[in-house]
Amino acid sequence: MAVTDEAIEKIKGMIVSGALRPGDRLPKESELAADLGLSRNSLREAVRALSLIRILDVRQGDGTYVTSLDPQLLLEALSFVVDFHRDDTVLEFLAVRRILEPAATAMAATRIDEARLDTLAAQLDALGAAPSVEELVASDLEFHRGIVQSSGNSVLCSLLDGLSGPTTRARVWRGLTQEDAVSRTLHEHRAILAALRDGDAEAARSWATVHIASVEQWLRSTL
Amino acid sequence: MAVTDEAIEKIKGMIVSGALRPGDRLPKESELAADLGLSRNSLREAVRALSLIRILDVRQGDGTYVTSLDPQLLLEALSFVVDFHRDDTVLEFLAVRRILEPAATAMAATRIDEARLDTLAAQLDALGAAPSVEELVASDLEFHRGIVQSSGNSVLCSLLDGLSGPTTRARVWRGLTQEDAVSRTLHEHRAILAALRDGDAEAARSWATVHIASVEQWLRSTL
DNA sequence: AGCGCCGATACCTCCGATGTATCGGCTCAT
DNA sequence: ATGAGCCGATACATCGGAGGTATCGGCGCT
Repeated sequence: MAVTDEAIEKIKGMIVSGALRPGDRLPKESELAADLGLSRNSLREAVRALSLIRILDVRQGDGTYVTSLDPQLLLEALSFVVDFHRDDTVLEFLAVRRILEPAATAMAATRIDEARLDTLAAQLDALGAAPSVEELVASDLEFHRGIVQSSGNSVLCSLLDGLSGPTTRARVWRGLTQEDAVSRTLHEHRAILAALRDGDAEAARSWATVHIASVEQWLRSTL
Repeated sequence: MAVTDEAIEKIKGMIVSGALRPGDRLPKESELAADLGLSRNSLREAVRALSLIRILDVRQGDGTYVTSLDPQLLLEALSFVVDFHRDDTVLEFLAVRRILEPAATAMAATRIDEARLDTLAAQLDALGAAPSVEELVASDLEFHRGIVQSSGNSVLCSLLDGLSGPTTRARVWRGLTQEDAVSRTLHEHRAILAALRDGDAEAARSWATVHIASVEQWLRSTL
């Protein structure tokens, strides 16, 4: 195994074992390189790799730190990976989202608070009746993100965040080519919000399923 | 933005735009570095980072290639990320798995073929009635992986693969501390297999839910 | 035709030097 | 005494070059 890969494993080990805790600062490059028995250049490759997936946070002139290791932060790297997939596998990502999103919405139904509900409602109101496609998609992302955050599961939340990226493109295409997509989306959002306000988990789940399935169905018929 | 980060973005761009396709070979280090306007050292950091998340595959003495970009390959990086999480968030990972696995099992029920069913059955038979905890957990992983592969969704499959890692530890602890866990697991596996053979998606889903929920419940009561 | 040697190629690792951003203490004016 | 601003120490950023090693493919031998 290459020295850089060893270094990655060792740094990972130091974090997993608890020798390095979230927020801790690593020894400076030259010291750490000496400790691990490699050159600064090779160590930098390891640090850069870990920094790409948000394990480490390097700040020039300051030092290198272990991130908070929040699931949210780490799974953020997922969206980077997902970016590499285009049309061919977008259906598979969408299918996974179709499984997770309704479940998350149902979970949110029993624990969402008034403040969040009001925020979501205000958000939908602010959008108006005839938004542009871009506005709608942005609002759509925010709406679902707000709900999923109320599921109380940060892993679930980050995962859906990552999966939403590729399907966003699909939604844009859809908005551009399907006339009633806008009004239908607005209607479905209202329905989901109403179900959440009622604390009706099953209704919320069903509306979320319908919401995603309609995108999926359109996409399937298009490709 | 740092030159290395720019390089990462540029390489990513070349792949996403189609200028570089899966399996393609990149220009050699020195040329690519010159093209992108940075030093070989800095370029190497970018390449190493992309290689960690399986976007690139570097082979000493040969060259650097774009990987197949299979969802399976890319999501493999997920397990690396997941490794950084310990007890505190394992419940959240398990909760997500509890959502996905039953859905995947249900999907498999309608499309699994005879050969796969026979393989799974043989696998369960080979385990015997009183396996060691390690054997059981290994068999458990294989069993579920085999089923999820039959769901026909490689993204779903990889995701569950990644999520299974952290929960594996939990299963080991459980096997060590809970007497009837072994026999119960074996029984549940048989039930899932029977449901799959019947093509009964709902029964398969339910058994899978029960299967995971029992681990989750035990874990919740322990922490 | 098949096997093995060998050189070209490309990545691997390291070193040392210079550039640059950040932080914290110190100075000076208010 | 207090605050702003200067400035040096620190640590990461970037670079170019040198020597090492693994791989591939052509060439010659059997």
